[in-house]
Amino acid sequence: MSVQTSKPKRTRDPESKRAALHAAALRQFTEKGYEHVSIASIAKEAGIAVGTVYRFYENKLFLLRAMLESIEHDFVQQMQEDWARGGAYEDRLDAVCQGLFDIAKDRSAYLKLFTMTTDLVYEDGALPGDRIQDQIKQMYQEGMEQGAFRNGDLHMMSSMAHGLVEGAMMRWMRMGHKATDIASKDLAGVMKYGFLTPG
Amino acid sequence: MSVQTSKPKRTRDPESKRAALHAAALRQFTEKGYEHVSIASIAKEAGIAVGTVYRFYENKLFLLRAMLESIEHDFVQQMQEDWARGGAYEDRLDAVCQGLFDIAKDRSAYLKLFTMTTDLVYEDGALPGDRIQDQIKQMYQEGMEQGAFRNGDLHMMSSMAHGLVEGAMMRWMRMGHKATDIASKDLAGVMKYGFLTPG
Amino acid sequence: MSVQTSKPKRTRDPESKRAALHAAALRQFTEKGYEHVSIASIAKEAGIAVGTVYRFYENKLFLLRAMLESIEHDFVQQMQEDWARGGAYEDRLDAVCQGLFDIAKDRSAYLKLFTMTTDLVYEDGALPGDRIQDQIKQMYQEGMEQGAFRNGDLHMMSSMAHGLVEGAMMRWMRMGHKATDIASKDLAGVMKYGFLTPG
Amino acid sequence: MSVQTSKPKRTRDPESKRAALHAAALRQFTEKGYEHVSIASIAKEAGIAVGTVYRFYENKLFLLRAMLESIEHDFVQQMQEDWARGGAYEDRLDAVCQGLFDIAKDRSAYLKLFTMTTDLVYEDGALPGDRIQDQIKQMYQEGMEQGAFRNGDLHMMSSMAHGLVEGAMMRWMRMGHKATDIASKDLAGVMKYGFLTPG
DNA sequence: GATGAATGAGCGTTCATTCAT
DNA sequence: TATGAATGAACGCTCATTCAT
Repeated sequence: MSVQTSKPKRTRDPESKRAALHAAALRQFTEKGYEHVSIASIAKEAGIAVGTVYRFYENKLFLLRAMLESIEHDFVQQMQEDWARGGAYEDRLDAVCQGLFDIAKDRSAYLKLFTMTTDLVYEDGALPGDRIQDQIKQMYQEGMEQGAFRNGDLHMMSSMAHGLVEGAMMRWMRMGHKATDIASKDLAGVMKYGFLTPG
Repeated sequence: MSVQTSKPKRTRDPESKRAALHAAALRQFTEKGYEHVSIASIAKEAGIAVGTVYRFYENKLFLLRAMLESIEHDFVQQMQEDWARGGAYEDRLDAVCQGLFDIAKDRSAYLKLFTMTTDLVYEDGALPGDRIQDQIKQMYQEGMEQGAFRNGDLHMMSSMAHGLVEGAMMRWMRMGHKATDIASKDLAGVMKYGFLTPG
Repeated sequence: MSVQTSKPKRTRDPESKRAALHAAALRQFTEKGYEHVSIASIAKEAGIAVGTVYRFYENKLFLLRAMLESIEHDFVQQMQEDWARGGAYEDRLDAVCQGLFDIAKDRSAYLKLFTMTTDLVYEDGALPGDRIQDQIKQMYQEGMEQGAFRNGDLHMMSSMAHGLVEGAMMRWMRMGHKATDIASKDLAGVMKYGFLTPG
Repeated sequence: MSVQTSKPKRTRDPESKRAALHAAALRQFTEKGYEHVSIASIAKEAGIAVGTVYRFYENKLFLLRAMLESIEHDFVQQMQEDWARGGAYEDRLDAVCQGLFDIAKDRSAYLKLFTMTTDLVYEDGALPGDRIQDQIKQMYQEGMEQGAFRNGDLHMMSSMAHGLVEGAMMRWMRMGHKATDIASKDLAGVMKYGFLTPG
């Protein structure tokens, strides 16, 4: 007697489901913290069933990892690209800092999650941040070999450089993601004075 | 309406209990992470009853807070003392960095816990690290007013300085708490180049 | 970050589970009192897992409420039906008293629970028994307007009538649920003398 | 150097301590319900130590019992006195009802507790209210033997009479303990119609 | 006698994971 | 493939009771 229309089923294809899953998990992880978010609650917000989450990720930790690796990968890739363009090391630092904040802006929620997460997470035992620091280390090594970067223990120098980046990003986040350009310049400035050899 | 019974009755002095509690909590928190440690397990290792934990701390979070505040307080106090001795800013930076690593060495397990904990914890809404950064901010401001520190947004500069310290300490911990003096010098070196005005 | 495992997997239809849950809860609540019954113990007797209880009821109190509301609802409905049949008020009282004891007999375990429970329970702040008393109040009001019931403060009269019913039922329960007809007649007798206008 | 005065120690003699204990227990039991009040909380309000509570009462249940027995005893004693004065049964009912509400008014907090408590409590297995009902039973029996009270099963009649009293008192309490005289008259009125033989 | 720190069984509730449908 | 009901171990926390002081 009435016309039956199929209920609109959102998120039919797997990739849209995965996207919804990521969006929901990201929102809840950053708001409440990983441990205080349940799979059921994520699934509900994503509009999928609990069991379906386990089609995408082996368990809750793998879901977190996927998100952290995603942002960390973007940071590393961006640094590589910016660094690879070559030019004066001073300019490279400008470019790299700029690139980092571009990613930060694009993916600020992921960045938030990233800074909230310090427990051991990756399968190889690496901690979040290690990939970024490794990239910094490679660049520092190259720069040091060229005489452009100050000498010192490579690990310590790159760890401090990494800390400097984190400090700048923490501040930028607390400012409400405003003035990305200025933050980038500030970071690059201290980087140059602190790590480049004068002249 | 149910009748309950109890059994033995250890009695040591409260401070030795509190110390045992801290030691057990510290060990387990740093090893497994706050969320994965149960009060029962801490109490067991400390040789006290579960209920006794709650005589010392209102709840599990307060126990964590006490430990974090303790180390953070020590860092801040040490910085104040070293800074207050006066002298050239360059020398002050040396002293402060040295002092920080002295605390780090004395209390390396607490430091580990400190770096593992990023969730919001204090009652006033402050995050772990905020008190340290505030102290850095005060010192930076003074130095900037005296023309000894580079100009820039006070918040951003102190946040980056804070990051630099954290980076150095993370590296030092990964090195197995070795070469405290060298680490301190490395940190002070980058600090001077990065934040002090030349001349 | 902990991995959990589960074991067997019973599967019966939800309604048989709910019935088993009610039966177990009813038995234990009446035997030991609400506060002295644990969810674990109910679940065990009902042959379901602890967590499954929480699929049916939000928490322990909601489980109790469901049982109390169920019996209270039956009492009220029965009274409404019997009263609505009309006829002489004397006959209506007979019918209502008879109906109440019919319910009491059918659901004597629930009645027991009902009489054991006096703390505030319903979401709207009502106490168990309030719905029954409200129904009595409505009937009394109608009867008083028709000149069939003695005048007096409506609230007080219906509260006393309610007490009378409770008194009769308490006695009937203590007698072992025997002689339902006689108990009903006794109650109706006192009701008539006490509340109906003579002639 | 300073003058030492002994801290004012309140509640020195045992009876004032017991009184403070009763007052605190009464207040908390009626406000939160027996099960939701802790001995520690009562002791604190009473200004005594937890252990001291156990000097007065063997356990928490005995404390509750003492309070219930106290009010129940007063009710029973008052009824006996009023009934023993003799006179017409109609007048005796007036006197008894009046006496009951006098007690209720004097000890309304205890009455509240009394009506909140239905679990089995006394050592002999009696329930709260049983002593009152027994007294009613005795009076009813005497009245029935004298032909003044309606015939019927003694237990049932006295249980209903008891219920009537409870109903009236519940209403009176909900009214805020106002109009004690009127409540008493209302109760006596229904009592007479319902239980006395006419003429 | 009075104290209150200490005890630990016991509670209500959560939630990662599984698997029958 | 997707679902979500079911599981039960595990948790943080409470509190009646005891007993050394």
